[in-house]
Amino acid sequence: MALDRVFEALASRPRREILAYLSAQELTAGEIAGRFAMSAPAVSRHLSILETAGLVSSERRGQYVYYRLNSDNLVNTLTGFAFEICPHGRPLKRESRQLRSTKRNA
Amino acid sequence: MALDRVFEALASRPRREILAYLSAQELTAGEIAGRFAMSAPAVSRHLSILETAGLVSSERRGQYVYYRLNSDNLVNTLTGFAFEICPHGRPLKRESRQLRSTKRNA
DNA sequence: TAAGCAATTAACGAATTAGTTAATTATTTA
DNA sequence: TAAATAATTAACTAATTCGTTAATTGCTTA
Repeated sequence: MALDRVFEALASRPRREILAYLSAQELTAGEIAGRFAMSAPAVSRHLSILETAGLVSSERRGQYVYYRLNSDNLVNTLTGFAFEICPHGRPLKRESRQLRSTKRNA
Repeated sequence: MALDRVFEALASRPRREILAYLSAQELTAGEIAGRFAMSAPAVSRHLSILETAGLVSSERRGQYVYYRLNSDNLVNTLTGFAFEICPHGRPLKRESRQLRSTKRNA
């Protein structure tokens, strides 16, 4: 099930940090690894888990492998799940209104 | 960190199923356990993890312990995280618009 | 082609998770 | 008070996760 892999992927602080890094720009595996204390192979495993979950995509360009965030999938999965669990949630609607009001900040 | 506990709690299919059960109505620990193949102590541990994460609340009434969903916390945490990672996400805004259009279904 | 850098895969060990059954605590009621 | 039911905690085991270092693969360039 896709949800299983997404939530498993998100259940790790370093993996969530990787997503945050990638939200600003695409980065190579090495650039990502450079931001963590752990070894490059460990980061590579985290990237693989994120990619299997569909949260990031990778593309090799020459010697480097670039990673970028699949923000559509992340957002759709999380809001879809929240809505499934709480279809009548007032908080979600409040949040939605806030989001609507922040029209063009990107 | 609160996020850690929330995402760890959500990284388990039985725990997500418990949340779905509780989205419809509050239930006793025994009623919840009755819907799973696993033992009551195992379900009790899952409930404890969900409660520590702030996703459910419990209240003892006589012999029984009733559990209910903290939908505010679930929804706010997930949408807050999604927005933090993807502040410019079009998908979230689309979802928000959909939610706004489903005015009073609860 | 050989050397060098980037990245992943392989092999392994420590720590955590998820389940089990047995024991304990809390409450009700005969 | 004693027995019965609901729920949790304790103690334990099997399986998984997360990190390490070593080896391998892919690409570039001297």
